[in-house]
Amino acid sequence: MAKSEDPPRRATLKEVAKAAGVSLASASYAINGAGSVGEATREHILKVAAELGYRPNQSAKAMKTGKTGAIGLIVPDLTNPFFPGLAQVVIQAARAHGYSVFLTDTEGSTEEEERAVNLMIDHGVDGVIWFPIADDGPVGKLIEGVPTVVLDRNLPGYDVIQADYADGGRLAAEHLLAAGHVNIGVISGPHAASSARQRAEAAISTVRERGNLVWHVHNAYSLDLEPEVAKALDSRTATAVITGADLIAIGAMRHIRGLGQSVPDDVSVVGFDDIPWAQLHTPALTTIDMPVEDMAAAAVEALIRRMSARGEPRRRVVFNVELVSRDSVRVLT
Amino acid sequence: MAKSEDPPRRATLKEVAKAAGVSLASASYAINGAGSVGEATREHILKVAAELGYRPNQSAKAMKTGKTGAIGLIVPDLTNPFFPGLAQVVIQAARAHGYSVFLTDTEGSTEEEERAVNLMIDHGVDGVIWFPIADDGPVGKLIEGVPTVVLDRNLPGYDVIQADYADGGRLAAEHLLAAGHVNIGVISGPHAASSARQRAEAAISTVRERGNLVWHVHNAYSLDLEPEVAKALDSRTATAVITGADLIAIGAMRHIRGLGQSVPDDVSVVGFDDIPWAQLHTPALTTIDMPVEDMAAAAVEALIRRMSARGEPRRRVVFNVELVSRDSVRVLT
DNA sequence: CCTTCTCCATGAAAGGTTTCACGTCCTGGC
DNA sequence: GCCAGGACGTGAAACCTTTCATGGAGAAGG
Repeated sequence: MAKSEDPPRRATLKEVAKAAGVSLASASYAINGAGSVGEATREHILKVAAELGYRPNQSAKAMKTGKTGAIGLIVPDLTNPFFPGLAQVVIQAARAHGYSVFLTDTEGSTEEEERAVNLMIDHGVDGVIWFPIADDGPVGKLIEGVPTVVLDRNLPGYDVIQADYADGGRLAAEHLLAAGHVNIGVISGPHAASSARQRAEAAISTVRERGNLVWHVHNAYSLDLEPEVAKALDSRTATAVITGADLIAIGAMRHIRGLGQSVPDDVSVVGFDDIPWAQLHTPALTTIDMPVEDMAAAAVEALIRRMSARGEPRRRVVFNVELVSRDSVRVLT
Repeated sequence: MAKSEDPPRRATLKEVAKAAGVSLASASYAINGAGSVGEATREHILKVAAELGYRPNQSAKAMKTGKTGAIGLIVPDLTNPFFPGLAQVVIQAARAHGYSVFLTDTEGSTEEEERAVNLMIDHGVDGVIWFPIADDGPVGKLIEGVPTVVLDRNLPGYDVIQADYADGGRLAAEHLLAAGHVNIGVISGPHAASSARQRAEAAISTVRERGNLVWHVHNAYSLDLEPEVAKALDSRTATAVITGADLIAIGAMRHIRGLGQSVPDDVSVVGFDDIPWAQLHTPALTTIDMPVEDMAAAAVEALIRRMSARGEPRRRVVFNVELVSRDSVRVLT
């Protein structure tokens, strides 16, 4: 620290009141703009407070009011490029409403998720925005009592913000079919996530209608492919692959290239999410764009609403997705 | 919310004490493992507390002790892929020590930075880890009074965690020179950041010794290139480019490709930071690796130390960097 | 001139915890 | 059998704020 004088004590409201020659109550009212204080007095108090560099002690305030002015944001994995953009918007939107955000990263484990939630509740957040790892996290019950909005999963009882995953899956499949692909493989996200299942199911049923589903495997939301996924790719039976996430798509493209094949010449790939990497990748990835920023902002809005009106019926907001066509899909002639 | 019964009130310590038939003081001691409580009583109290689902009210605790158990992490821009990894490690390390972290993203503006810091101080963080945008942020004085460790910049008076930027710049330049490049351009990061200057200066002086510095321009830490940078690249006078960050390098490679040139055949590029994208990019980017995770962990360690021993002399830790050679540099024969 | 408001201002309680200072009881030493 | 001292427990203050209930003074109306 710059100075070693240990306690650069902050002025307390009592001190402000004394310095201003008014009562504690008046000082409080003046500073919070509540209660009834004469115009002149208020200004005087404010001036004195400013001089003393008064900063309200949030802990004390929180204790009285029960509101901490903090919200929690729980995401699975910050290094998944899907999340930073989300977090950024949440943080900004929250700040615009005067809230700070506790961010926590659960690193893909349900126990971490539970610990994270507990820590947050203990620290006294006013509300939580939660992007769950799986549908059945033990956390469902834990969050009881704290206003919560859930992203991505349609957890019963919570306010929910989602994208139209089924439509995304369908779009991806149709795009491939329209390009003349017949033998299509699907690498979907983890079984445990309903959003991943929805993407996959819609894609699969669309493929089945007019094409041929050659395989369907699962992979974590990661660049690294699991053995069964690698094996599926190794079989070279599909001319096109639908993936449950851009990260998986990129991992798959790497693997395909490792096989000596080319994307999109030999195999076409479509992703999901439209993370920033998607367009930077070579070839640029055709993918399903979700309006993450809008969703994040909506989550904050929903949380703010919920925090002030706890009784309201839950809401579920579903955002539209759209296919963005780039270079990873080959049109068969 | 799952239930609409408004207040699922949490048990208070007083209630625990009463239910256990002991005094408030004993209950407090038992739960905090301090003071003197008989083994039997302690266990009994703990049991009762568990039954009642007692969770200490952190606001009250914070008010008494002055410690909130929260730390703040201030980074410039979460969407810059350099930061999520850093944040993740900080969050984890902090949690391992029982701290929650307020994360805030200053979006590159110094005013935001100031607001963010104020909000954090008001919320009562016990300490702050700060990755400043510029050397002259107005924040230098603001943080006074809150234990703070600064990342990346050597701000006087603070505990500092850095990487050996000068060495990185030198390494990059030497790598290029060793590969036979002579006409070398430098795109460094923003003027305002001393770390960017150090990288550039070392690179430039090394280039000057044994090669030819054809131009030197600046760019924000972003994929988007500023006009003067584009102009420099357009001049096609350099066979190799040293950049102040991987993000800039990727932006530059895009631009170079747009010129109809190839990386590395026509122009070699070296980055700085070794962000996750670097190895995914085609061509994979040769860059300077900083041990971000270690630095993040060190920052938390340093902060913890500082929070418990405010008087200690400041420390500055400098991490070594190393060049990781990939495919974006051509060896001239 | 007196009553009745309204407007300002204040004292004091409350909120949940930690911790100091003190008291009681039992143990062990002589 | 007494006393010193340790172990265990307790009451109460303090932390800083919000907010309720109350009081006084001045203005307006009769």
